[in-house]
Amino acid sequence: MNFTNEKAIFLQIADHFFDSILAGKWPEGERIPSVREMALAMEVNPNTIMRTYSYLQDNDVVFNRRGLGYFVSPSAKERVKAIKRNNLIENELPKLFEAMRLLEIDFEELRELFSIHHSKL
Amino acid sequence: MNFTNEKAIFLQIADHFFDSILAGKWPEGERIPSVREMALAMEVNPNTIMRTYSYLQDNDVVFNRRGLGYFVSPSAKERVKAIKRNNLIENELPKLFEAMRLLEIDFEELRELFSIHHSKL
Amino acid sequence: MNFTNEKAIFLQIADHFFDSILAGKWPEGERIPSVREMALAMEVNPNTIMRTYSYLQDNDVVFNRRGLGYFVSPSAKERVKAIKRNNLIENELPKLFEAMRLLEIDFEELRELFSIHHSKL
Amino acid sequence: MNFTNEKAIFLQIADHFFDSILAGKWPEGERIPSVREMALAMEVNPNTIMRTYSYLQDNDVVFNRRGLGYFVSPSAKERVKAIKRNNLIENELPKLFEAMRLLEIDFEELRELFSIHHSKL
DNA sequence: GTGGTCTAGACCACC
DNA sequence: GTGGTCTAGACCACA
Repeated sequence: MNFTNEKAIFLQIADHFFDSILAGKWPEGERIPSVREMALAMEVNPNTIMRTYSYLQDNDVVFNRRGLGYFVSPSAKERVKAIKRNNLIENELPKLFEAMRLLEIDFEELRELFSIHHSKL
Repeated sequence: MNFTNEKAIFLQIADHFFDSILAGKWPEGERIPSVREMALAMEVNPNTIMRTYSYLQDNDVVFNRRGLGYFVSPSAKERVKAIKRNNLIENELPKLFEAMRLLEIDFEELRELFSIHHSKL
Repeated sequence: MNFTNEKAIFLQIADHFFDSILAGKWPEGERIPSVREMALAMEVNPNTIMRTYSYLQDNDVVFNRRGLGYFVSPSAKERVKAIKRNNLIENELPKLFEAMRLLEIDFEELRELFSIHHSKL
Repeated sequence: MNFTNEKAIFLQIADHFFDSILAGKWPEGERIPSVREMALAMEVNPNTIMRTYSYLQDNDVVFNRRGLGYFVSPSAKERVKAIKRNNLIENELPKLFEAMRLLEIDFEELRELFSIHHSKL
């Protein structure tokens, strides 16, 4: 996997999980790869994965059973959706709208850009 | 001024300048505060302001006259607008649209949030 | 059975035995379930039960007869009581009293909490 | 400093801070030692201190200012008191009272042990 | 096998 | 100087 330098690797891996969960991979209750397996797969130090998993656990997206591994939380998908959705609405959209106002971009222009984006998919 | 820990302080101050310039404060050619004044006002280390000013200069938003200080560039406003607009369209909007797709937020909902945002102003 | 992650599972199961013995279930001399039965009942790896039983044996609460199984020791109840009582007085109470001092909880308040606890039973 | 093996070192150091804050050292707003200083003082790896400080920050007992260090939160003392007090009343005391019941220790005996503890100070 | 903690030492951005 | 992240490698308790 390729990582940016703009964001901590352990967070990029966490985002990777968030996205996978949102996309419907990882059914609830499923065991995620062990710390060591993941470290090998991502070509990253086990400590870094450990940090990702702790972070996911703090956010109630996975839980841990002693000696067995980490498992996707029930309702993980809803949790992720809620976290991201909330962040979008509370933080990112207000910034966007404010920027649009200052840059004199109106909503019609946004609609066009939106169409262009989707036609590329 | 209050700073977040998520972004470098010198960049937060630069954004502050960008916004002020966009908002029409700072007529072209006007002298901006000296590094020391600004550092005092922002309760920040002068090195940090120095970094902000260098950054603004790199982006042709201010220019420097030895011994006199920093001055707002002619067409600074247009420069800022172009920089921000480009960044918005190339980087931020595609991310936003992708996030909307995953979170199942459609364009109608975005329009509503947009209205709510503007009714609060 | 539900386990917490804060304490080793084999110790949680051991505590379960301690409590049952104190509460008067498990007459002295009675055979306790086989390792396999217990593992099934607790939904736990047999190794884990094995560890519990060894631990109980080390504390003279059960004894083992080859080929027959594990049996509750004579005077198991008194043993458990002594172990727990000693642990309480030597380790837990001093910690509690020290915590009370720092948190400015006096003995009167403790008495009230004690009453509340018992009124709930 | 001497550490137990029963509990993670980074948590023992965190407890050390909790206790110091409760005891009234560390006025609010005061800067705590830098990660490196603390690591030297405690004869421990800087990473370990880093973990302690992150933990304290997660619990709103300290906050961080970029490049300057960690500072005791306003109301840190009340936060610590509330955390510990709540934990005592909700978790530890019920366990204690239940143990007392099973071990047939009555409240008078507790009072005696309490007196003995305090006469030792 | 699993996770969890720790050390040693490096590199980075930022103040 | 400050914190923050990462690697490499070790050791431990637990299932």
